[in-house]
Amino acid sequence: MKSPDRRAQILAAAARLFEQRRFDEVLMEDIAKAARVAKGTLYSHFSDKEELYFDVVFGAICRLNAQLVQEAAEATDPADQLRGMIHAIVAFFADNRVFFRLMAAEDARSATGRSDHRRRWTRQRHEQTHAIAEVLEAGAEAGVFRIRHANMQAEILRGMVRSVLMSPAEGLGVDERVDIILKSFLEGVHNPSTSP
Amino acid sequence: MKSPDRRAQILAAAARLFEQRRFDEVLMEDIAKAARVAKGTLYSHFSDKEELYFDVVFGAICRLNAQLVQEAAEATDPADQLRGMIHAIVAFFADNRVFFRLMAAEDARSATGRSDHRRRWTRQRHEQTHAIAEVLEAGAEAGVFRIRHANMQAEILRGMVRSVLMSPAEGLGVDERVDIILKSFLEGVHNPSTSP
Amino acid sequence: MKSPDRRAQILAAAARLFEQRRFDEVLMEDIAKAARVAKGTLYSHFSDKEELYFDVVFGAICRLNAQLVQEAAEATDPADQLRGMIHAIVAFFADNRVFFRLMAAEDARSATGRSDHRRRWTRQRHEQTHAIAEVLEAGAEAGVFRIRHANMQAEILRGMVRSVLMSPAEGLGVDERVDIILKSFLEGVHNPSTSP
Amino acid sequence: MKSPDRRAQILAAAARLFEQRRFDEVLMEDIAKAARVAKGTLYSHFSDKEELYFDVVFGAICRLNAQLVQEAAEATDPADQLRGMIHAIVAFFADNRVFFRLMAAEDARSATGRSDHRRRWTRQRHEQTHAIAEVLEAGAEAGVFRIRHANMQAEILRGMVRSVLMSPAEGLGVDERVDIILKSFLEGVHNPSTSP
DNA sequence: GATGAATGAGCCTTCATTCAT
DNA sequence: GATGAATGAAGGCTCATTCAT
Repeated sequence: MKSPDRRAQILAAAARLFEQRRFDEVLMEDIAKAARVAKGTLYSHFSDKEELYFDVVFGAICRLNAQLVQEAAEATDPADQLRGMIHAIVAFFADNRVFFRLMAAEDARSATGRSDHRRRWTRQRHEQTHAIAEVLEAGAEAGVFRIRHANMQAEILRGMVRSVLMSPAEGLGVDERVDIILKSFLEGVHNPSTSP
Repeated sequence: MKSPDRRAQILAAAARLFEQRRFDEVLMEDIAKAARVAKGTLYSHFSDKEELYFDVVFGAICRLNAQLVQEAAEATDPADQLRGMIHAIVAFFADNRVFFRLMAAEDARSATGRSDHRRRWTRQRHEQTHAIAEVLEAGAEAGVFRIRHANMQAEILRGMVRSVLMSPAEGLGVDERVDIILKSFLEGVHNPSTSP
Repeated sequence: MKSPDRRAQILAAAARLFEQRRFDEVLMEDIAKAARVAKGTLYSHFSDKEELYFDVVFGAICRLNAQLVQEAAEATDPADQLRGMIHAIVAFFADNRVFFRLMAAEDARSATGRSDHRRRWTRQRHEQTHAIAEVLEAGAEAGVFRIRHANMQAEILRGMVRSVLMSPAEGLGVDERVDIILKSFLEGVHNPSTSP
Repeated sequence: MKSPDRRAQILAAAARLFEQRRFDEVLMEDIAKAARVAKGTLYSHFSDKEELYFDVVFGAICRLNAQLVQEAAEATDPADQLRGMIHAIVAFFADNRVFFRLMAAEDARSATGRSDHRRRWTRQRHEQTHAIAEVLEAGAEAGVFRIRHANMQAEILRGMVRSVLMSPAEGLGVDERVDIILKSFLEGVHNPSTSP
């Protein structure tokens, strides 16, 4: 019932629109038109505009978080874990460019939320930061990283990733971007045993 | 005409509200009430809601950019210049917390703009990145920094600053935050001549 | 789309109101209520209040012009053509009293127009005058009328018709009114070959 | 006090604007600007916009009516009286073109009025028609005119005058216009004793 | 008296949401 | 289930009017 394809089709169309325009600039009619369904159909899949919006955002962050956790699990060396996670984020947005601006904007608002949706989003966001922070702490215990404020440094890493993704494509591929981020970040947290 | 005080009063009230809620969630009536003026008064200072919104954002970024340029000029040593600029940003948002989320959100949308306002904002933003990039390049020529993608690395620094500012205040003061940012950033770009 | 019945229903209600009150005294809400539709429905048939207003007027003048042309075609004798046209106008307003004051008011403004609507109206009005003027000129060529300023005399006839229609009904029927107008007009333009 | 010059200045400016645009399209600010006074000043001469509007119209019709009565008194021959009155109207609008459209529009609405202003206007209008009708009746009793519906025929004459005035100036002067009107009207009401 | 910034009631218009088909 | 015309609450904006200077 209510074919999940239809639902995905709507979410995709909505994502495209919400990326370009402000929440209030995107009309339900625009979404319906873009998804090639009738306006009423939107309401048999989403209870209201807000929910549709947050379902777009949640769908994205959930998928991203899942990949992040998976990456972290697929390596044991902290630096490799980190590279895996950064790669997951960069690759995710390379494949899902539409979500990037959308999530960045929501990120800016996070913790402003009084609505349940906003709170739920904030939780997801913290989960992501937490996943990164854990890797950092593990690396610190292993003596590979110098970490003082794990959460803040996880946030810093997220910020760096966002910045690199936001930078106008200078013809850089995914791997190059990952390298830049990792190098920038690591040479700060890496224990430079070589320096006396 | 129409007392610039009144204008400032409105901008301040609007900033407070736009920080907390989405554009469409902030009513002109709310702003009027918060600024303790009549709704009509808003329209003798700003042509419409959009302009009021962007004037809030522009006011903030212009003041910040001015301080940034000033900081850069007040030092000669690249590292000191950098510290000065980071300090300017951190201090600015410490004093003007209301603008932080607002500008971060607009940042996320930057370059999405078809409206003149949005384009104007994007220009201001580039100006800021450029100011940082110049310092980085100067430092690179002086042999103090290793810079490969000046603009991107300037963006990375901006991203780091935002991340640190966004992190829930763990009781950290301005100077401590500046130190964290600078250290994180510098140990990546600093030329570790000590490593053989 | 959007049932033309609905549209007609709205136009009728609007005509009734615009006849009685000034443009700014008629609220969209009044029209909606009178047409027994929701306010929003008005906007799916007319782009705004102005257009609704002019569509009322245009609808009327177009129908009237059509009848006028038809009348002119249904007779060959100039005097009969004239009687037919006068009858068409008088009968039209007898059947559509609501449009009378409305069109008279718009008539007064005609040529003041800077708006497209106003210009379009003026064109329609000229068309009507022209149709009458042609009959007058044909009659002149046939030696039945003495015409010196065809357009102005056509306007005069229109003015007379309006005056008679405007005069408070003294219990006069359509035909009586037509006779009064025709007699008043004809004995002035008719070639009194009897007078030496 | 409140210099009557100032008042006249305002009325003149308002007349100019109300002639061109709809009541709701003319702003108090426009009038103030055109009259070169402050908005507030308007309110020390007129209690509100409506009153200002009707004072413009009343001023015009009163002056016109006065001239009409005077003309009627200055002749004894019915045809001369009629010529005098027509001349008065045509000359009045030649000198006060601004009032023409204004009064024509108000004419169209006359009797629609529920407001005191509108009723007062209607009374003035009837006075004018009555003045003409009296001349017609006197002429009828003198055997010069054939009058059956004095009031309606007075209205017809007014309508003819309006039509001629409304016709685009074909380079016709006041006297020529008066002649056209009089000839058109008279040859209809004049008793053609010459026709056997 | 004159001024024009400030006021706020009021109206046009939009658009999320509903529901008969 | 899908549709899209209809709905009407909500909100941006205007502008007549006021009143402190």
